[in-house]
Formats: sequence, structure tokens, C-alpha cells
Amino acid sequence: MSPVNEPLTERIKGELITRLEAATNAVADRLGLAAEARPQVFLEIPKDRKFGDYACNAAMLLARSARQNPRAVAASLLEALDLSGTQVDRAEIAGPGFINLYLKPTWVYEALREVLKADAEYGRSRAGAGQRVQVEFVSANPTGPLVVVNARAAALGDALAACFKWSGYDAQREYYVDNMGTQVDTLGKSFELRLRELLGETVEFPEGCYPGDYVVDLAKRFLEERGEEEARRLLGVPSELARQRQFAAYGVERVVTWHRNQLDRYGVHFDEWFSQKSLAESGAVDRAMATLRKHGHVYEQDGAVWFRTTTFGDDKDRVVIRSNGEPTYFALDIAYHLNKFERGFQKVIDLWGPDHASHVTRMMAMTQALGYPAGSLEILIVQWVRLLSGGQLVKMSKRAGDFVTMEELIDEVGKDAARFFFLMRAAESHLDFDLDLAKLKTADNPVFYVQYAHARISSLLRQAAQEGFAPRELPVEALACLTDPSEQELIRKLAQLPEEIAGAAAAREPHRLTRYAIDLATLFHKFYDSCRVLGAEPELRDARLVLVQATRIALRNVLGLLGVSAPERM
RNA sequence: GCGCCUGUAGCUCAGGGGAUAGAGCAGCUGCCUUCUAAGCAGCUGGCCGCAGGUUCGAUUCCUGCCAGGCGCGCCA
Repeated sequence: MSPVNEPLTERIKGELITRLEAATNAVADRLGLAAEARPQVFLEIPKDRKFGDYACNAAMLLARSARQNPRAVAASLLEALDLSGTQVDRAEIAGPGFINLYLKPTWVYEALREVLKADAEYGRSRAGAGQRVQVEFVSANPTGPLVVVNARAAALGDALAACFKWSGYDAQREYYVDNMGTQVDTLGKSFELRLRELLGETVEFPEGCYPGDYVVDLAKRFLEERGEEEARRLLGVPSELARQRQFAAYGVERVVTWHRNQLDRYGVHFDEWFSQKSLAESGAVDRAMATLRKHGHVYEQDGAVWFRTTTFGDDKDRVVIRSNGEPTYFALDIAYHLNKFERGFQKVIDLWGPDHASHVTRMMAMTQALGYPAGSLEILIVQWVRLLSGGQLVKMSKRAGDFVTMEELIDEVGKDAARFFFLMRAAESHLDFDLDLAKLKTADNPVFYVQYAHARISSLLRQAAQEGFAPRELPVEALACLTDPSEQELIRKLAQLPEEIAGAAAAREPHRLTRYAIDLATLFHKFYDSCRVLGAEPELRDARLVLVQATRIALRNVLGLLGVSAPERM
């Protein structure tokens, strides 16, 4: 990865925070405040421009600790504040005790120049300092089609990993292939029964087997590839389990490939497809159990081995080795996460469905028991999706076999709309997905609203090129004619992209970026409406072309990060 | 019963210890001789679930309650 310069906004903010910390400490000394009573200094961008470019509430926090009048504390803080050599034009006390900082008007033009200079890299920052992070997501059972929740998790996990990468983390996308256990055996059994049906046998298809058509397709394909003779030979294997597992092995591989193709089509690509089976076969479970035992966290009871998770706040202990000697899913998960930590990830993030939410406590117990710092593992719960069509709930019942698959969703609304819609909501929010709205190719659809801004820009720049004009790097003085409020607002928004991305990574909230994209599109449309580019005076025209180009860069980069295309024409 | 998630405009959802609570849709009203009207401007619409507590300040944090969702297996 090419070295990324620290973005201008981060440099300005960092410098101001340093100055404010010094002043805060000086005031805190005078007030006799202990180190713990001193507030963390941070800057926020006020909602209203009249409150400056940055606002700081440190004085109000100091006032609380010292039980003093906030505005008076703000006055002493301002007095102690050395702003020489910074970008600050003036600082004011306002409202209940905010310190509002107003930057020199030229800073926005420098910010604008940076966008063009960084181009495809614009938005990157170094906040993560190369820390190794792993995001594991989707990890669906390879026993059936990917469904709508998987699509939501895929959009979220992929965008989150992208946020990390853009913020200077070394991020890896991982998919855990659950290719063993009872569900896989069930697939093998269902497969075998369908195969027998295809060969003319009359079979009873029991409850608990997978009824979906995809199992029939698997069996058909197996017959085509391996031939009837081979099929009959395998069906003749006497041991039921051994028989099923041959088919399961074939089926799982097919289904995993199918999933991978679906995800490729959705634009989600994993760095690692980690096989549960190979983990188990490597002896990792035994090693993990030995580690737990060494630290005295396990005991035997009723012929099973238990992990004393209650030590770490769980409401009951959990079985890790069943009385039949087989490890539980939890034991495999312990081995798997130990393996993740051993691979050197400082931060491991799992995206899970709400059906596993209750397992979070035991996973945290595991992290502690294995001696890894709290926070090494984070589990984000991705809530269910309800589909609405014509104002009605679309029924999704796995038993009835009528669940809506990820494939059907993408066919229905397209990859861009699906990903954008999923990313408009926080992961933990229960989501109603309006299929009708997502399908609309009109203004009502926020995806198209944002994409339209990009297409509009592309069209404008094409027109400009025809007339012989193109955006080119201009000095600050040449950009200083961009004084219209719509231009100012747009530039400020552009300048915020790196910190928006870093903030989304830090909070694990990629959905902030769809909001950003919508806001950016809005500001561009307003600018477009109030300022003409072509036909303006040459100097103004050239400066505006820079602004248009910068907007295009920011839109393209943020949409790319979200996995949504940025069309040139619509 | 216990645990987790959610409760903000008619609908779907953002936001968040502070300065007038936001967006989209839905409903009304304007704006295309000119770079894409898939756009812009304006209006209407809110006991931020309820009740306490902490605080100079709570819609935001804490507790209780109510409502909805999801879990609670030596399945995954």
C-alpha cells in the first residue's frame, strides 16, 4: 500500500487538540484538579456554521469537575490557549460555555487541493497505524442457499473491512466454512434420498431433512458428473453415516462454491475461506482444551467436559466435550478463535446473527480464559431483515422452503440497491427492507439519488471536455473565488471524508457513510442548482471544475468503499 | 421466568450529555430558452414509549415499567 499522507483536517484537528489539552491542563492545575478529573479534549463539527468550524466543550467538562461557572472556566481556558501558528482565525465563547473555533477562510481551498492530489486515495487516513484486524462475516452453513440476512451481513462486513483498510488498518476478510457437524450430515442424508429418488426409488422424505430444490439439483449434477454406476456403488456402502458423508462432502463443496459465486456477484471477496474441518483435523481443539485445562477452567461431570464460563459472568457453565467424546460447536469456536489470535490479529471482529447473540458471553469468557486482553474479540450482532412488498410482509419460512434467498434479492433489486439499503441502517437495528422502493429507478430511491449526482457530474465533465475545458490543479488563490454558500458547504463536506471513514471504522458503523454519501449528493445538487459551471467567467469556471472533479472523486471513493457502483450515465 | 436487541414525524429510519431534534417516503405549493427536473426551493407534520434518578443541562447516561423482536440444547 502506498504511504498515505495524513489528511489536512486530521492535521488541523490534531494540532488544535494538542493546544487545547495544554490549555486545559493549565486551567486544571490552577483549579487544583487531579488527573482523573481532567476531561478528554475533543472537537466536534457544529451543526450550525455560525458556531465555527470546530467546537470544544472542555470548559463545560472542567466546570463540572471544579464546580465552577462554565462560561468563567471557558474564559480562563481561552486565556490560556495559545493558537499562534495554527489555522485558527478566531476563538469565541458561546452558549453554555463552548469554545468555538473559526478557521482562516483559506483552509477550505487547501482541503480542496488535497482531494485532487489524493484522487483515488482520497479519504484514506492513518488512524489505524497498521494494526491487524480481522473481520469474519457471513460464514453461512454450507447446507442451503444464502438468504437475505446473509446479504445484509455481507454488505456490512465488507464495508466495515473497507473502512478499516481506508483508515490505515491491516484488515482481513474471513469466511468460516462450517463444513462438519450434524447439519452437514443432514445435507448428506437429504442428498442421498434425492439421489435414490432420481434413480427411481420411492423414498419417504422425513421431517428434518432439507426440502429445498437445490438438493435435487445437487443430486442431478452428481449423476451427470459421476454417472449412475458410481452413484449406485456409493449408495451400496453399508454404513449409513459413511454413506451420507460421501455425499455430504460433495454437496458441501458444491454449496460453498455456489456461495462464493453469489458473493462474488455481490462484489464481496474474502481473503480467507477458513475450513472448520481442517481446523478440527489439525488437532487444534485438543490444544485449545489443553490450554483451558492448564489454567484450571475445565472440569468433568456426567461424562462430559465443561468450561467454567461462570467465572467470567456467564449464567451457567458450558459443555465443550460431549459425553460421546465429540467436541461441541463451542469447543470448535474456542479453537478457531485461539487460532485467529495466534495468527497475530490484534482485533478480531465477528458478525453474527441474533440467534447466536446469547453466545457472546461465553465467547468473551473464552477470550479472557485464554489470556487475551478484553476487547481483542468483538462480536457485532446483525439483526434480522423483514422484507416488505406492496406494504405486506414477505413470508420467509425455511421449513416451507419459501425463504427469500440472497440470489432472488439481487435479481429483484440489484446489487447496488441491496448493498446501499443494508448499509443505511445500523447493524443492530431491525430492518424493514422495502422491495418496492429499492426497485424504483426514480428519485424516491436514495441509491439513485446518490448515483444520479455522480452521473450528473460525469455528464457535466464530458460536456466541459467537449468545449475544451478540464479540471486541473489550481493554487489556493485561484480557488478563492469559490465563495458561494453552496460552494463553501460542499467543500467542507468533501474535507470531512477521511474523518468520516475513520469514525465509521472506530465505531464499527459503516452506515455512517451512506448518510455521508446522501449528504454529499444533496450539497452537490444544491451547488449545481445555484451555480453554473460552464458559461461562468473563465477563472470561476476553472475553479468550479475543480470543485466538481473533487466531488466526483469523493463520491466515487465512498461508493466504491460501500460496494456500490458510480455510473457515468443514467 | 432469565438474557440480548429495538421503541424518535403518518411510514421506514438517522442522530445524540449541551446551543432551534434530522433525512427519505407520503401530503400540499412553486422553479426547466441555459452543464442530466432521477434535480432545487418552500409548507405541513415530533410529550424522542411511560415513570423516576444523576447533572448547571437528559431525547441521549442509570433504574423500574410497558410494547415488539430474538435467544435460552452434551444442535449449529
